[in-house]
Amino acid sequence: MLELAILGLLQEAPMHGYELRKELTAKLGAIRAAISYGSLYPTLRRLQAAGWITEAAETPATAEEVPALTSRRGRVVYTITAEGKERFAQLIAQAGPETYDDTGFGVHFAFFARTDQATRLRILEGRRRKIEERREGLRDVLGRAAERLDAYTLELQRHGLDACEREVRWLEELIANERSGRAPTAPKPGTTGGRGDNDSPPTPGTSRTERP
Amino acid sequence: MLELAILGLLQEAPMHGYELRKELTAKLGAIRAAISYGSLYPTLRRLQAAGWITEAAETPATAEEVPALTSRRGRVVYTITAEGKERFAQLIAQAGPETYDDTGFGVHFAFFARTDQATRLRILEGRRRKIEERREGLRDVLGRAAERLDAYTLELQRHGLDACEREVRWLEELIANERSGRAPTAPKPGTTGGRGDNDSPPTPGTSRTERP
DNA sequence: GCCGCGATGTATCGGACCGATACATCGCAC
DNA sequence: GTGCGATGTATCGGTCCGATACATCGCGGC
Repeated sequence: MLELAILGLLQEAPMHGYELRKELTAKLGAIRAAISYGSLYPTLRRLQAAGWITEAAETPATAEEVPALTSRRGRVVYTITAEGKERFAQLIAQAGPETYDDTGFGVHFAFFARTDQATRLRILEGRRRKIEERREGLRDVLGRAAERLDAYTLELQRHGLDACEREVRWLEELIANERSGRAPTAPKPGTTGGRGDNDSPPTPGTSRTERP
Repeated sequence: MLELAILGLLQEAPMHGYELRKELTAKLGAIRAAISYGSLYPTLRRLQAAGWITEAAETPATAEEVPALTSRRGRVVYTITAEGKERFAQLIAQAGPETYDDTGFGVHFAFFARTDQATRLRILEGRRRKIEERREGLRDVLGRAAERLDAYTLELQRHGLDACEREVRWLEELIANERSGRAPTAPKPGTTGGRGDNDSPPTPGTSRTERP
């Protein structure tokens, strides 16, 4: 997963490790905590050994330009190679079981802007299926094994079940949007048609989550 | 985390590995997928080496004969020891940073029935603080770095933000319940009467399953 | 009778990832 | 001039996962 994320980020710009971690945190902040350097640096080395990225020490020697406010010393800048871009495309397109778990799906989703529509649809539907299965499992436990469990455990399951139902609804909206060829997130009023006031339109354009 | 979960489950009954995994999955299904045997068995061995649990092979008493050519590998039943119970209590009470991440909090919460009220409150508040921080981070990204990110990434952040806000509200309810000395799953009971102080966990009798 | 087959059951191995830690430079406040 | 927090690179031990292997048991089908 880290490999995919690094390859994806380096396609936007070459970066050094520290920066990569910050961008990673910003992009994936919704699904996981900060990436550990204990994962980042070994992965970078692995990617470099495989030829997906190249390492270049920053040398501003010839430039007499004014150094920016931020000093640059001893940083190692990583750049993605052509093979790396190929690898990224391959990782994005091929969906294994890990594509649909929480982290895997999150990383894939974060790079949907670089993913073709058919793959996006496939991943969204696979994720929905997986969440539906988890939801059924929780319903089973809450229904069949409720008396074996204490009140706190049950409350935990209920909260998890609620989150599942919510995510399925979210995925449904995204899938509908994909099928209709629209971008995610509600197109703001004025861009599409003259709907001055959108409360709950029949078209799944407004992807705001509303609570029942 | 696995250590805590195993110790907690074995306090309810002695179990063998396969059973342990099933119970673990039932109890923690809301927060994580099934436990891998690649984690379970090494952890069991570690716990046994430390003396927290004991292992007893299920061998038929009539097997004083020469072991058959196909040496039957019986089930291995694990039982928690007195030291193990002590260890569990210690792990439950002491809260490190990992107590408040998704998995750690889930495991602690799942054993709230074996946790005293002060600790429950401390953990709930710690978790709330952590989620609030994550929420602020997401709001920052959505506010300040929105133009740097594509629509899909933004949608992911919004979904994450929504989940954070929802969890904070959930935690608020649980905290309020704890302070009032009630069991979880806030009902609107007429039973506000005599609250006998109980050092043991609140009687989890009211386990209605209705969605608010 | 017996054969496959899914559930039960124990176990290992390589790899991904994390948390703690170490170390070094820079800008800035005091 | 010194402390301190941000920047920056890097390693190590440990936890946990996914794949894999192998053995037994009950049961339905032929």
